[in-house]
Amino acid sequence: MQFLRGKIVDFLVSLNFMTVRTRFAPSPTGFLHIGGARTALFSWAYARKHGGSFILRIEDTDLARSTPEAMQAILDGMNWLGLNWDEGPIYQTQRMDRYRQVIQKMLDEGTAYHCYCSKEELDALRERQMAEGIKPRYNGRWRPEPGKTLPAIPTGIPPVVRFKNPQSGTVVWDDLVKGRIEISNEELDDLIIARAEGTPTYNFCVAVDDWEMGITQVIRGDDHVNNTPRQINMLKALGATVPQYAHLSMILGDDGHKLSKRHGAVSVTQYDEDGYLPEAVLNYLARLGWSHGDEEIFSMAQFCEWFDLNHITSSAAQFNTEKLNWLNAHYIKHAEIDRLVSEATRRLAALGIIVKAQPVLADAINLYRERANNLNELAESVAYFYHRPAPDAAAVEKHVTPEIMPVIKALAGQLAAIEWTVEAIHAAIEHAVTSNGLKFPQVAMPLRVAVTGGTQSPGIDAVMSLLGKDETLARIYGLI
RNA sequence: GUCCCCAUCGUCUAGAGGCCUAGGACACCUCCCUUUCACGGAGGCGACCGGGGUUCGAAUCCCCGUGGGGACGCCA
Repeated sequence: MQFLRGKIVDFLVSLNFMTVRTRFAPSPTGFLHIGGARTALFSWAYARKHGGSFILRIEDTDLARSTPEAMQAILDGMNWLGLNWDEGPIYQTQRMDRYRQVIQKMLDEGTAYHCYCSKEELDALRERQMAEGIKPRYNGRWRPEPGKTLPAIPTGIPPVVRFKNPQSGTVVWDDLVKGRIEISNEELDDLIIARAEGTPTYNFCVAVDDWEMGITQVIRGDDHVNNTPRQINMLKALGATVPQYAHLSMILGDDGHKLSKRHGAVSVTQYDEDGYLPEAVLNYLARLGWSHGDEEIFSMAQFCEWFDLNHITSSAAQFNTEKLNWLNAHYIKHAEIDRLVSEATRRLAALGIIVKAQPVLADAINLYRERANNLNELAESVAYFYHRPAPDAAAVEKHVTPEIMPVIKALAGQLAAIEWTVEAIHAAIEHAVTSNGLKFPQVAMPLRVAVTGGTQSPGIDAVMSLLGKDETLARIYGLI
């Protein structure tokens, strides 16, 4: 069934009966986290795939909680990921006049009404209903009905405006991800669309905006499933076209729990700081809840071409840092060298290490790019080329033994005399190994400790060659 | 409590009634490569939540359980 629905949508779109317009509508009350980023990504990809428009709308009607910093953080996140929008950002706070007009119109037409219940009354009502085990809902006290006498309007109390939700029947929509969803109007109540001080509320603004911005597919988190019937009812009351809805399941943290401030809900820009390439994060996110057969690694261009709503999973997905790391390592291996150089330079500077002209950073990176999981690791691993390391004590103890000292001393003397190439260095080490009846690591390891400070590195001959003869010998003599 | 949603290896997933002895990827294990660590290569371990139906045939469709999640604001 769902397959069929998807096909019908694709068909209509292909015939240009529908020009796709999607939106991403964050509220600027915090940074752009991984869940929001995926919602934005899918919405963006859908528009790109169908040659439509992707709109960025800022839902900032909660004046108290919206901040310019959060706004900037969201923009930074979108930009880092490269999710470009065609229209916006459109701020809801700048559309207040329009919302007021619509509210007045609804009041005039009788699809909305004033309610004079106080917050205290409402709280008490809710508590009572919860205690009785029924769903907390507005009791319709001020809802006008034919033949009904309303209470006397109290003086000095500014009223809220409520939407007059249908009391019977059901709201049905064919969710592009979850299939048909049907909710009885009896489950709904008359929601507040304008606060006592006059500002409009979320569900109302969303309905008006989705309508007036001509949104064709609302792609959003499935925590909005419960808002959908309310929005559809308002849309119908306004005589608006109801868009299609696609509700994405949530992303769980690495531990299987809901993402929260304590559980992995960090800004996407934190991934930049942590050394991830945006294309790795994007590729990972794309694969979280969506698939194209067995494809795992693909570009955003490829993703936009393949993306469809009927291959989205309807179940929640657990975030897996290991797999993200694997993708990141992949993209580091295949990145342009210039890009890695600038990333490493920036990250080394943050460590207080200034990159010198020699050794050439690009060469150092090429030695390490296949073994780095992230850009910070990559930067740290080449740091010793520019900053003489303090050899690891345990490594010295283990590998720089009294027995091997004479061999290393003799080798150092020979190294001083050779032409400084990988091959010549290798030959010198090999000679020290064979002429003393040793195994290669017995000679290579002390050198590695002296030169890199640790026990793990690429081929020691290549490392020494790149480091340069003088510095290499200085480090060896520093240890023996 | 009420309503809604969800359920395939540890994790992300393929799966559109017969291509399923359930495929791929991450992780893990073994071996190979090797100059340490990685990379790479070859193998391996490992799943259809339970119970009923429908059907010649069910991971797939239906029902009931169970488990998980979400929503119930003058927040968004």
